[in-house]
Amino acid sequence: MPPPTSASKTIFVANIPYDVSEEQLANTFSEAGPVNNVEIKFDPQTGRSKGYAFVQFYDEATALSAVRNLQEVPVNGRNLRVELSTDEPGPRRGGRGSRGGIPGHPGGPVGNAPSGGGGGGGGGPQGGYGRPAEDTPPRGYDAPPQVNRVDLSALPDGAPLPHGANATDSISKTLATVTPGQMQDVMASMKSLITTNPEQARQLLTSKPQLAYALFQAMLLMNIVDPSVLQRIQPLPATAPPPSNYPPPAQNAYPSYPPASSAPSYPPPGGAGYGAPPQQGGYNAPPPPAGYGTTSYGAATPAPPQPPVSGMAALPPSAQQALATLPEDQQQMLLQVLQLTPDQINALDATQKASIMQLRQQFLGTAA
DNA sequence: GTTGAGCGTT
Repeated sequence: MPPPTSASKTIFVANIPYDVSEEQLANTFSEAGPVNNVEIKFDPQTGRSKGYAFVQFYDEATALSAVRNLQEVPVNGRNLRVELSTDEPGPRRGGRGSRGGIPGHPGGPVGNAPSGGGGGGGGGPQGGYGRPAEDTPPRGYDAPPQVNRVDLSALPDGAPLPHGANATDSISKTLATVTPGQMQDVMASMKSLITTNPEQARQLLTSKPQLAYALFQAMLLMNIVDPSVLQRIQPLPATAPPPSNYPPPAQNAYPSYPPASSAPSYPPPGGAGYGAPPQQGGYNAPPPPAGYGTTSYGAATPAPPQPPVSGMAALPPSAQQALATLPEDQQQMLLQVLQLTPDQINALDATQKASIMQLRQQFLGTAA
């Protein structure tokens, strides 16, 4: 590796017409050499281009060359003004020993996606040419990608279910046999895969919906996500019916909350979307079950000694059996949930209600 | 019209 030069690989481009896209700029400037990243700056209020941009190359020489050669090139009728960039955007990227005091945070890709504001004529500038800044230009096909590749083909599609069992049920039970430590490991691996290789992570999750389901449920258990998140993924039918008798690799065997729609689903249609703020406060909601908070999760602190479970006997034998296979802290939690009175349940918001109903359905065989 | 943000710290 050559010593990192802290000189600017980035040029400042001004006088850009409002309707020019980052792709167009990248295309223009690739005449000087491979372009690493282009960021047109937008006014977050209006969504309109501010008329200037930063174009990053892979090396300083190319940047200089661009400044020399692409000065005043006309783009959509205006002449660009091109200079080496002076100021850098804070603790963003590789300024080794240069200004910004703070060492780089693990910040993700530079997201610039001002939502589709002004309809500048013909193909708005939005869309993001940007990709995570890398240090080396793209090579030919023989260059191995610098991401974690995982062999997905090694994974089984799924195991057959016992007769009479349904998928969600089995997933929950399987999950219950996983120790908190294991669960944390899996979460960490998944997070790593997602950050280093999002595309493959997506493939994995869509091809193994049972995994997606299990991970989500695990996140609920670990209090990593709030149940209200479900609302934002897909509204859950009021009486979540545990679907399907088969493991889910096939499309129609999806468990209930991974969206079963065939179209890629994105955030729910706007409009009323913001009208339903997550009811985190839950004034009359019971406190979250202890033992699975992120702070204590998997740590050396075992669940604080709690009074012996008294309500166990109130459950049907089948439920007792199922509970008996669980670690103690989970038993406590489930018991709390299963023993909520109808009044208490009614006090919850719709999503929480739905989750609890589902748990009850699984363990008690009845939602009410 | 001309130099870059901000849901957050292993």
